[in-house]
Amino acid sequence: MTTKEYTAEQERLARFAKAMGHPARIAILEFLAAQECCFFGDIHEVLPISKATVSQHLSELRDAGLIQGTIEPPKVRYCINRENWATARRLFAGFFKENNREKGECCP
Amino acid sequence: MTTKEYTAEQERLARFAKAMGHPARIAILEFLAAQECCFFGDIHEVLPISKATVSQHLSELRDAGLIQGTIEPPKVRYCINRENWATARRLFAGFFKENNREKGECCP
DNA sequence: TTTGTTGTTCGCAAAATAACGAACAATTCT
DNA sequence: AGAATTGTTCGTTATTTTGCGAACAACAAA
Repeated sequence: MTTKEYTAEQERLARFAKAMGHPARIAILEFLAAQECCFFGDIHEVLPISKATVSQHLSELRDAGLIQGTIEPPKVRYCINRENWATARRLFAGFFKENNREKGECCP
Repeated sequence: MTTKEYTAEQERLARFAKAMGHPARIAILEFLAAQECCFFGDIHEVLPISKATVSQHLSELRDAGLIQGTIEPPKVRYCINRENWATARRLFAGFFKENNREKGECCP
């Protein structure tokens, strides 16, 4: 009861989900996914929060691996991290897969 | 820049994602999705955390609408909330849909 | 060199999360 | 009535999250 840990997949899925657990970060990801990529300023323009806060949200998304940023003086270009994005999609799809549920409503 | 809010869909998706943002809650959801439903004790048995903490995680999943619990003295039966579960699946699927991205790697 | 532009980082504060043991509530069993 | 079983709730502690303004850093332009 003390050392039962979680599987690596559960940890990874939770990590991605956590990163997506704020409307601002959802908005950022949608924006980036649609634009392929863009600059910090473009993202900030679209959000109702200060640039400091935007920067923090971007950091969290980067730490979670969902996006990546490259300095392009004097700007910073952000893009979706396609590789991890695909991993996330796969994990979520698997999670919501039509389940091994049988007939009845509830177990006896 | 001050009153730009998030869309209802973004808020809902973020709400679901946030609820899924912890490995224990992922484990609970996977367990319930596989079993159709079961008692509190069955869930607690599978997790490496105290019953008080399990109860809290279950509350959060219930508040997010992903599960539902019914008292069945002296036990409590928990099930996936199929309706909201389907909504979540739809929202996540839409989110990860193959994107409106065109040719090039990055915008100019 | 001075000025601008563009983002990040640094405090800081308030709120939310995560976790636990102990106490409590509800119901069944003896 | 008294004991046992099953979860929830309470009180507490530690950590994380969210948010902002102000200060800072890096480079381009004047």
